Amino acid sequence: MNISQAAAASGISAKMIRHYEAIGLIPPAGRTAAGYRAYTAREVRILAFIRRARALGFPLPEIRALLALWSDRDRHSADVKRLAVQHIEQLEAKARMLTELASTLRTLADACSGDARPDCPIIESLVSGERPA
Amino acid sequence: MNISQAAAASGISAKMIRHYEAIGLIPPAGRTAAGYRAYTAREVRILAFIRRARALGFPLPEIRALLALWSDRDRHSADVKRLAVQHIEQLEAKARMLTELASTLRTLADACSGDARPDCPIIESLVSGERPA
DNA sequence: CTTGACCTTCCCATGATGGGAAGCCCGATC
DNA sequence: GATCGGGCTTCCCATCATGGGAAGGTCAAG
Repeated sequence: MNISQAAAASGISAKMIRHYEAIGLIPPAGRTAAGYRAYTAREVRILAFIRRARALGFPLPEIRALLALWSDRDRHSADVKRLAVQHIEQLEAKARMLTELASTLRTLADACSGDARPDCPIIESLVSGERPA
Repeated sequence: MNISQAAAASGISAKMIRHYEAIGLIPPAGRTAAGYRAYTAREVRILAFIRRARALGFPLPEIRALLALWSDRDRHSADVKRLAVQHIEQLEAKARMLTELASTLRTLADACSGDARPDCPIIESLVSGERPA
């Protein structure tokens, strides 16, 4: 299977497949006589695994660990769970931060008349650092 | 005022002040005879404005627009509000996405025994793409 | 045997930030 | 007035994950 077929089958772009190989996330693919990368169904499964982990928001370093756990027959599910829970906490922390920002800004926007006049609590807050009352 | 003093006064690192100048977010600072950048209180106020906008999660392109609106005496508060509301929606959309990811992953993690056995719904879901029942 | 689609590697860009090197400058101390 | 520590300058590189594009080799169909 050529790289573009592996890309279509796995949902990872050819560009990224090469990149993952370059950074050692996946082992180097076999090559045809002409130097084309050749992929097996097994390798496509690995790529799809990576795609699903990315879709769950795992960064590549953590995916590296997940791949290692996947291929480790003697893994402890506790190790996988710990990784996942840690990641969940990071996702939730980021979400909370964004929600807080949005709510702060929403308060400012609600106080802004949004008409043709120049006076605007949003700008004023950025200028002074104070929240309007 | 030297760049490090402007940095301390504005809360923006000297590194970033130079960067903002390089990308044209702020006009080039004046220079002393020796070539050192010199900052006035006015420029520090601009930098603090940028810092506060960043703290609210505005990306630099939007901050560019906010700076233009700030210095525009004939601005319409509606323009500021539109920018802010658009940004709020982006923040909320991102937050929703992260929350969803966390909740999906939480379901998987809850189903994982987290002990010494290798069986793990998290890994299985990444392998098959199916959520365990 | 040409043509078009594919493959290869290599470089560059994103967005915001930081690290670090090489070299110049300023002020204070001896 | 020489020296030294710290601050300033520019320039390059790194992050994280991804994509764009160029230059050149290869394959398959007409």
